[in-house]
Formats: sequence, C-alpha cells, structure tokens
Amino acid sequence: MSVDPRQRRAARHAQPPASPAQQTHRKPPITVARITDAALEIVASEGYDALTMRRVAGVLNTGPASLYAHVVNKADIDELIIGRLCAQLVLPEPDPATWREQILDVCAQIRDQYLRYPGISRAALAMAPTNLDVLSVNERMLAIILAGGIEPQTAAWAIDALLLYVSAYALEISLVALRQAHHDDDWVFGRDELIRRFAALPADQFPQTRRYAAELTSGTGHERFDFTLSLIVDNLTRRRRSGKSRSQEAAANQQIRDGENG
Amino acid sequence: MSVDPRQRRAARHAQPPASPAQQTHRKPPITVARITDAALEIVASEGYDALTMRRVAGVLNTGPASLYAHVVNKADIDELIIGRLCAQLVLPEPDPATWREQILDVCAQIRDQYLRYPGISRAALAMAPTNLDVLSVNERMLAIILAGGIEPQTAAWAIDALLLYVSAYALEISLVALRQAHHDDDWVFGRDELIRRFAALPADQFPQTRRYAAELTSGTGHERFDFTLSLIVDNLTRRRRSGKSRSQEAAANQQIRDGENG
DNA sequence: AGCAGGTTCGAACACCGTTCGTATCAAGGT
DNA sequence: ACCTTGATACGAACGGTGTTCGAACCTGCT
Repeated sequence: MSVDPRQRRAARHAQPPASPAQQTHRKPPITVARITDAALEIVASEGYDALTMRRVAGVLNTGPASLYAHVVNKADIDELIIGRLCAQLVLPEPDPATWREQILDVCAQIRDQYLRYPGISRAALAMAPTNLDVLSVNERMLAIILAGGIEPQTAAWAIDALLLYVSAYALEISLVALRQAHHDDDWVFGRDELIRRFAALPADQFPQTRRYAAELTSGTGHERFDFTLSLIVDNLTRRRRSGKSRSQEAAANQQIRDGENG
Repeated sequence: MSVDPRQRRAARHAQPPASPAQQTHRKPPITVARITDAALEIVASEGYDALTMRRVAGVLNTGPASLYAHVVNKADIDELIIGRLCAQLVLPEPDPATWREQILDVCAQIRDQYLRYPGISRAALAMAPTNLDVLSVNERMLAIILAGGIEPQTAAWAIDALLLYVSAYALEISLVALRQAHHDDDWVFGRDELIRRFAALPADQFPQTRRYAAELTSGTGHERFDFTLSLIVDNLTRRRRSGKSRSQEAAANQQIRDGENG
C-alpha cells in the first residue's frame, strides 16, 4: 500500500513496536530508526555539514539510493533528527510556583542538545513547524508559561522569541567550534586574539569597540545565554495578568507598541 | 606582487579610486565591486540558495574560475555582500534622549535589509565578526546603547542578543517566503491552514495548542519582531548604571517604564 | 508454484566549490 | 621595434552533493 515514502512519513507517528528481534539474518533491514541513528551519529562526531546522504548510507553499508525508500528528502532526515532530539528532552509538568525556572531549564536543555550535535540548529531553523515532536515541546512550553499567569498572546510570542534565540545562539557557538576544529588552530581567533584585534582598530572610527573590547568578548560560558533568556523571561512577568490592576497591564501593552514604524 | 587574492582582500579596504573610466574596450574587467553587485542581484531575485559561483560568473558572462582571481572563497563573497549590506545602513548619531528608538530603528533596518535579500542572514550568522563593516554597525549600536546609560557589559551582551535574534527572525521569515515561492502554493501552509491543523491535533496531547491556535499563529506583520525587541530593550533600562547626573535620560526612561512601581 | 509488490542498490544526471594549466593582454626594458 | 614579465581570464576537469531510474532481489500470499 505505502510505496510512497510520503505516506510512510504520514503514518510514521503512532507505530506499534511490531515483531521483536526477528533479524537473525545476516543483514538487518534499513529502517527509519536506523537512518535517524546513523544521521545523529554523523552529526555528533563530524558536525551537520558532514550529514550527507552518502555518509548516512555509508554508515548503513549501502548506497544513497537505498535511503529514498524510507525518506522523502534530506529535509526529511533533518526533520527526523530534530524530532528525535525533541523527544529526548525531559519536559516538566507545569508548576505555577517555579514556571520561570522550568522554562529556563527547558531552554537550557534544548541548547545543550543543539550543542551536542554541532550545527544541527540550522536544520531546526529551516524546519516547518508541522512536526509533532517540536509541537509537543511548544505545547509544554506554552503550558508552563500559561501556568505562570502570562497572557496567551504574550506567551505564544515569548515561546517564539525563546526558541529563535536558542537556535541562533547554538548555531553561532557550533559554527565557531566547527571552524576551530577544522582549521585546527589559526584563521579563527580566541578571545585574546580578538581583544588584540579590537585594540588595533582605528581609534577615530572605533572608540567604543576599542574601549570595551573586554566586555564585547566576554561571556565565555553560557553567560550571554543566561543574560538574554533572563532578559526575556523577566520582562514577561511584567505583563502577567493579575486580577487587580488591569490598567497596569494596559500601560505595559501600550508600551509594547509605541515602538517605531508599526 | 599581489597575485594572491588573500592579500587583495587584506588591501581591499581603503582603496583609492584609481584611474577613472578606462574600460572603453568591449569587455569591462571583473572587479570585486561587480562581483558583489552580481551576487546581491542574484540573492535579491532568487534567494540565497541560488547564490552560486557559477551563477555569479554567469551574470558576469564568464566562467566560475574567473572569480577566484578576485575572491578567496564563496565565504568571501558572503562577507562581501554582508559588508555591502551593512554599509547601506544609515546609522544615527547617538542621542541619549532617543537611544531606545534609535536602537530599535537600526534593528528594523537590519531586518529589512535581510528580508530584501532572502536567506542572506544565514551568511550573516555564519560570518566571523572580523569584518570591518559589521564592526562599524557594532560600534554604532554600542555607542547608542552606552548613550542610554546602560552598563558596558550589559550593552555588549544586549547587542549580541539583538543581532542574533534579528538574524534568526529574518532567516525564518525568508525561509517560509522562499518555500512559498518555490512550491508556489501548497506543502506550505498559510495561517488559516495552520490553525486548522492545530485544531485537528489530538485533544489529550495538545490542549493548549488547540485552545490558543489563534495566538500561536498571529503576528503576521512584524508584531512578533517588535514584541521581542521591546522585551529586550525595555528590560535593559532596569540594569542601567545608577551613577551621575543623567537627568534627561532618566526622564526618558521614566516615561518608558511608567507602568512600574505605581 | 507463481505471482505481486515492497526493498535494495548500481549507475547516472545535473549541479556544486575549487584547482590547474594555458591563453591573453598591457606595460617596461632594452 | 622586439622581447620579457607579470597579472588577469577562463576552458577543462576533479571530487563531492541531492536525487532519479530501472533492474535485480526477497518475501509473503494465493
């Protein structure tokens, strides 16, 4: 019935475990799960740029054409690995008392998963928001923020902002890490080299950059990450609905859209 | 002596206009400026994925090998077009009274430039922060935020957060636009289709997504963009250094956060 | 047994970034 | 005038990519 892998993908969710351990034969069959495993293995060890149809097929001891019976596209493989990655997250039950820590924890988990598979966030950014696994993450994040008493519209946009920033942050970190690993030493600069370069800029054109080179290059750990996420989440609490002062909230929303050029 | 295009790139900045209008011959010579023009033309009309060495060479009526006398890499072309794009921004003189509007305006300009050249923000995300033109933008943004009385460390991290978010936002918008343009109609969903899909999700697993499908899919214009940027910039004012006399600036900021502290 | 349909996969297509070697061409030095 | 020199231009090719085609193969069912 399902020759077309598109129909396969449509029916991929909700699969019974089928028969257990029947591949006593020499060559195990190619499955979507094995393709996903191979792809993630490649990305984890060599980065997203090395994720190639031929490389995946090579891990599975076959040719690239064999994959297209199980997978529509390379974009389909991207969707598979992002889905697997989302499924590995541990999503807490929404708790109104600790919703802030909960949402920050989920974001940190996503970041760490992205960093475990360098460059994979590029696939996450390019993926359509149709996938069930990423929708599950969205659902849980929405539930957590709603439990914090934030307005639905604010919560929805906040989730978008958080996920977008997390992806971009992980992508940037991964790219410099991959550049370092590939060129091995130079052509990419460490923090000291970067400060030296900033100090060597023309003084009349880059006064602030020269003066604050240390601040510009700091944030080696995840300080920048924590900074931005706290910025977003802290400001969310100002817009939470409270039974008393609706006027306060109206003022806050007015403040939102007084920015430029609507 | 400068056969090597790397040395060309090093000497690319600060070029005298050289001899004017000497190409009275039939075929104008290939220059870095013409390569940049051709590349931007391609990206503007067909998107970043269509930016290819062969396409650029085709616009210039030559073969791909001819480009490598002027350019090191394709990454070098990426750097050229991002630099050109940054140079086209109009960066205001820092004004302590309107620093908030100024920084939002610069971000909106960057966003619009990114959207004018669909997918180009991928190149911006992947580029090393060494380029002079992007450093100029950084410098000006830093000066603007510092004029607002924000602490240097906070300002530096805020710039990073803003640029990262703007790039990711523009990339996402560009990608869905390109998907719409390529597949022409279906396989990509408009907002109505998306709401319908959200409503069709299993009720026990996606209660919030089903309930707030309208909020999740709203923000068609740049409302999401304005929301997030305001979120970041508004919360910056809370961490400004409480120091010397900054009366007018304090008044402006008081106006901003009038909803707080009664 | 015979058939049918899903699965595997070698070969190929069109395209990509990049390199090599050669042809072209303007200017400089006898 | 010629020859030399050095930079530019570019056809051809290499190895890699995603994807398709068609023929084999195997498996399960009548």
